[in-house]
Amino acid sequence: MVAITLPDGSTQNYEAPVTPADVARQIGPGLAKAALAAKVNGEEWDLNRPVDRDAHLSLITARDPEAMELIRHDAAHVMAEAVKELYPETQVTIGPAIENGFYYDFARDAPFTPDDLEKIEARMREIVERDEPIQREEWDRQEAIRTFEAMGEHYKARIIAELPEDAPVTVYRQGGFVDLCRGPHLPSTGRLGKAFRLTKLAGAYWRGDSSNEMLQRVYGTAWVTERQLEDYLHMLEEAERRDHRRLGREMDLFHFQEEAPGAVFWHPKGWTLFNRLVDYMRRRQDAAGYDEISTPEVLDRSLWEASGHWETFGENMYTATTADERAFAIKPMNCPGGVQVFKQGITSYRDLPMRVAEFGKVHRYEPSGALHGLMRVRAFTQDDAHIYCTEAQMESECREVVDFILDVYKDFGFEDVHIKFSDRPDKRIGSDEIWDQLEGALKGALDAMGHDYAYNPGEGAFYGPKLEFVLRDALGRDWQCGTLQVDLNLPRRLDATYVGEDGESHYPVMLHRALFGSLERFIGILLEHYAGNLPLWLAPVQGVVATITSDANDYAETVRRACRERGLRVQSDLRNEKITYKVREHSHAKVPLILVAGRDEAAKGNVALRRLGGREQEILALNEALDTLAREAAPPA
RNA sequence: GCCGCGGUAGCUCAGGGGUAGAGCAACCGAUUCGUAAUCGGUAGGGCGUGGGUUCAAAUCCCUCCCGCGGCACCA
Repeated sequence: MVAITLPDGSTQNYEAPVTPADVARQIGPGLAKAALAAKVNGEEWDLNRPVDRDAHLSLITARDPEAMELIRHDAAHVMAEAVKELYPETQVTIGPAIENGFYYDFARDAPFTPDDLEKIEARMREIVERDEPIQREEWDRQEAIRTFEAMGEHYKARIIAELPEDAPVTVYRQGGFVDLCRGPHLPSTGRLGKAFRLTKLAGAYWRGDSSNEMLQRVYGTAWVTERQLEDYLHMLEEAERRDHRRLGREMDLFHFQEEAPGAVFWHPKGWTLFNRLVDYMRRRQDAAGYDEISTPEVLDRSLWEASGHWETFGENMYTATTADERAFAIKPMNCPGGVQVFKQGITSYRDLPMRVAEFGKVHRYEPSGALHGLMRVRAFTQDDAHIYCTEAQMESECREVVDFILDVYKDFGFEDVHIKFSDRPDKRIGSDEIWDQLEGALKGALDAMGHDYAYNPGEGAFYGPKLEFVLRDALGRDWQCGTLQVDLNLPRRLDATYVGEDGESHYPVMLHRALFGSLERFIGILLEHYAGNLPLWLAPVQGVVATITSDANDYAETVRRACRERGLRVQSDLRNEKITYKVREHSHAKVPLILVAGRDEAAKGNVALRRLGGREQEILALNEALDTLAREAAPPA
């Protein structure tokens, strides 16, 4: 007998062994039909897997959050089964559930084509139709390896061979398909339902290592209900509309062209936006006790050798040789140049912390496949700063920077920001002792502040550990924006010192930090975040004065000039077009304000104010409108 | 960098061996019309690049460039 305790606290005795499916049937036919899997003592459990001892048991149905992952995982298996049926020579490798869906990596000689994708999806639907039972089996390890080898599934055999010794080898069988899998799974393929779709083909390296062979990855999306699938597909369409590359063109902000891959041509409106952000950051940094400098973009090779960049970062650097046969590099980072300013004269401990900002444009030769609109470019401007401080000051300076970043992000409506902590990479400079110290300080500051963060082993900068502040684009892709790195290595490499209280010279701790990170990337994120509807203070064109008839032209010009005098970026549209046409056009251009000037307004000294996205108009006296708008257009303090 | 897909007018896209197409935008007229498209007309293309196959290439094959989606990279 086993005693099964249900979530409501009631306990029932059963003849052992009993399966969750038995329990569900006993509770009621509705539940038996709805159950997808179970939880036994907190562990996810197949519906037909026997329970042989007393346990707490709960059933998972489509309404539970766990259902989504089960469905996606099953979708991956059904896809693998479909592929094996259609292309028996293809080997299966791994196929997990992921955010919004699933994928499966296959090994085969020829890549899949988009046609194959359709065939596979059609076969998947047949397999769902067949409603094959999905059965869990535990196999002997050596036996499992032999069996998969015999099946020609060499990748699976390798995966089993590398499983921990004590791990049970479980396989799942559905129809003629057998797959190594931890489970759990739905009781049969029919339970997957219809709410799935294969979405894209991609290459992916075996074990995520580019020195390994490339597998063929098929991505799909899967949901519990068809309604959810439709919503998701609809969301993707919406995301396409807020793609910053599209908005950049539509709003006439910037462009790229072949001659400068990964480098932005900023148009007047885009550059206006760019500069509003710089203005904002300058103001904030000034208030936070920063000075600002500017350093050369092209510096002699010897400096990069001294800093360690030439060796550690050289593959990403643009270099230039001049007629005098000197070798230069275009700066990929601002730090070595910045340190030269620090080194001028003698710095006392009394001068620390010294916070020095630079809006530095850097060039990095990024792999061609990494380029992505404004998000990943080869030439970009950082809102960089270096804080030189003592070891005693380092933790509090770190905390200030973290606070600063999060506070800045709030001004743009980013409330919950993902933070990642990255420690020493393989390719690095400096001793392990120094790294211990730096990692401890950075982590300590973060822990003391109580922020959640993800741990990113081995992803730090070559000179120090780092915090990454991550924002998401319209499609949910993560981009590192702000960053904070602590560094004791560059001051040594570049011989930057200060005179301490003891009269001796010491190396300062150097904090590298950027809040926006890259202005380019941040603008890309902002455009997608706001779907192009920038807040008034950032909009390149804040308003357009649109006339209804040419009788109002003079008045419209008066309004425009008055706006400009109040610092508002306002243009006029005197074209001989209908007001509906002008409203439509400027609305598409995402202009936040349309000030309509017709005969009435001209006669009474009013403006009819129409806000982007609004249906209503507001009639205001010109002066009143100017006061209101000037106030609304003020940047965050 | 790797795998797949793509590049035709300013934009969005048809055409896929036999004389380059549409809508929007642009330009020129007319229209003075109160809140998301007024009407008519005109002009605009080395079909990404270089090579090859062919009587004939936007179309088929190869090279390279750029872009898109992933992977790897990511300071």
